[in-house]
Amino acid sequence: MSSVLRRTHMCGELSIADLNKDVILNGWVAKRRNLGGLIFVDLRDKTGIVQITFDDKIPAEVFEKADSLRNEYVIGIKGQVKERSSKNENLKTGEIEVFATDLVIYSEADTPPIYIKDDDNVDDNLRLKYRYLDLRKNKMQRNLVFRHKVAKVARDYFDENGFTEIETPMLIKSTPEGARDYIVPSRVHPGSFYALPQSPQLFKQLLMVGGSDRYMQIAKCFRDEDLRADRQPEFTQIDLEMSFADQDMVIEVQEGFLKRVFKELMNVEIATPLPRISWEEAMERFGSDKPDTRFGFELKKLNDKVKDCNFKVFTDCIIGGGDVRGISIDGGSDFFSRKDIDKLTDLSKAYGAKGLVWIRVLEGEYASSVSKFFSQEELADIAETFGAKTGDLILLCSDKAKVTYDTLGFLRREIAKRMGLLDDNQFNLLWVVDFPMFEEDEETGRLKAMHHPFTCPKLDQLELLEKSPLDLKAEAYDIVLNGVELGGGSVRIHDKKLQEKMFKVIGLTEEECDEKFGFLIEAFKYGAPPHAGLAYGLDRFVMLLLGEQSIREVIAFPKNQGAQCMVTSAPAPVESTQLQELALETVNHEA
RNA sequence: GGCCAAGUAGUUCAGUUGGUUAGAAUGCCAGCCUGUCACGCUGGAGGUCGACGGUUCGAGCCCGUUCUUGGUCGCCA
Repeated sequence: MSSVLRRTHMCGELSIADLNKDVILNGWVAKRRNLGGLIFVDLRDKTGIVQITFDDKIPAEVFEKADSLRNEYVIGIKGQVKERSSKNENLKTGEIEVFATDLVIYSEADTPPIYIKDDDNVDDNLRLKYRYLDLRKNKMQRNLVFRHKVAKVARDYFDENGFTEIETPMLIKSTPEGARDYIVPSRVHPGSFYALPQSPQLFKQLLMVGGSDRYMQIAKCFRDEDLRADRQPEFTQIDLEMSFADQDMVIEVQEGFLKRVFKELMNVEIATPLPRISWEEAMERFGSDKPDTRFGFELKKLNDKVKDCNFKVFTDCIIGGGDVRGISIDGGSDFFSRKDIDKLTDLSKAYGAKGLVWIRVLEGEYASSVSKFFSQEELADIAETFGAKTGDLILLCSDKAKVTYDTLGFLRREIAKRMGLLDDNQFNLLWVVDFPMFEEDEETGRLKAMHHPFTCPKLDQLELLEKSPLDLKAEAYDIVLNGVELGGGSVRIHDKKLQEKMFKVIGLTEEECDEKFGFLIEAFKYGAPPHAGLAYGLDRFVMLLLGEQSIREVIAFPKNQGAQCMVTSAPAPVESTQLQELALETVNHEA
């Protein structure tokens, strides 16, 4: 075993300023180019790649060793930095190369099963299985370093603003409200279980009662739900809570944070205060509570225009309490063929739409899938609502309000994507405020809190709480970036009586209340400050800043869609003795 | 749980109407090569066509079942 060479520089950081320096580098062989009497090696570490040159002026045994190098061998070299006669424009270190005088091979390596280069195109699962190779890519190292920097800015900024990072427990009580919990059996109390936290929500509120005043935590959270490109079973929040704060105070502090992240890490100036729009306006204009405002195609409601038309689908829908809404796509008529529109209609069905009506605005006339039912004048009237001009395409959807929002909200995103209107370098941040307090559970028909039941309702509307709860708005707010929910928060209830009433409205009995959240109610008896907070999805935030399509690109060891760790093969069966200690039945998988 | 897509060499993919020994690129191995950087040239190895069953004289291709993966809807207070 050779001893380790003490490194003087990182590969990617060498430059023309280091000319003629004697250097020692350690890293992986990214590529070797053997020209016979001359060998080039691209040496890689987390900072990048630099070219090492072996020529015939070095001892024969060193050259022979260089001749034996293969990709991913781990080596150390001594050498001298020289200027290149012809630069490599594609390489940050392309102006220089290092002429090696000595070489140590720390480890040989088999041919890797995946390519280790940024622009590879390997199957996701294979990347995850060999994640330790995947992570060697400069892109992955950059992503992890960038993520670290976002976390660091968060810690620095909130520290400077009086926040204290406090850890909250990972083994907590299960609350069946909300997402499904990961369950952990207790050995000491057979038959009883902990849950892993979906968020530190209740503990951070208790910290406020406990006088911590301003709390932050970069917190791991767990939800046992199905995965998506932007959803992992374990993920990280930047979690925050402030005492003696209202919505405006939270927003003000957060805008300072966002400004700083964008300035320091993206070199982008964010104009504050950020726009705020109400939940209702977001739904009505964009069909989404997390609108992407980088492009237009805003929704319009057409009930008044079409309530007396001859198209029974529309009139029946309106009579039945539904809505007719649409969007107009600038230049969409030329861009989308009849077949494209059929395809979009098909995709819309996932959102509950039974069909789409299209109107093409042509030179001096209107073509439409429903031209049988509408006169040219009526179509012109609809087109005017959208301010549509020649070449535009209008898509209409009639259904329950929610279906029209979901469908058209999806269509405007999808169409913008297909037309190439999504600019990754544009960052449209906005606050969505005035969320409804409750929504109806589709299955049970019961009321449930849209945010969570600790959210404070608008106090000037409190009479709606029992009279007409669905009309009651909450002191809840989401921060949205380019159509993605970056974070959300609310002013919390700090009044025992109001909290009890809230639990009652969502259908918890007094006993359930006491059993599940009694500790919170009790805490509020002993002097709770008004408090409010917010949590960011750190993974999503980093993903968006880096322009990545999946949060897996910014997590070192993510799970695959089946929630498995491909490196370690978790989850896996455990020894029956382990189960016996927990007084759990042995599960026989052979059966 | 539903819908959509994919599964062929280490990797990324092609494979016509079902027809001889399943191809390409890249990677890998060997030889040659002193200015390459996607090095080049010559040669070579490398395949359970995801699995099972069916139709057929004959299946990578058609049919059925199933498994795996990705995206998405439901779900995610």
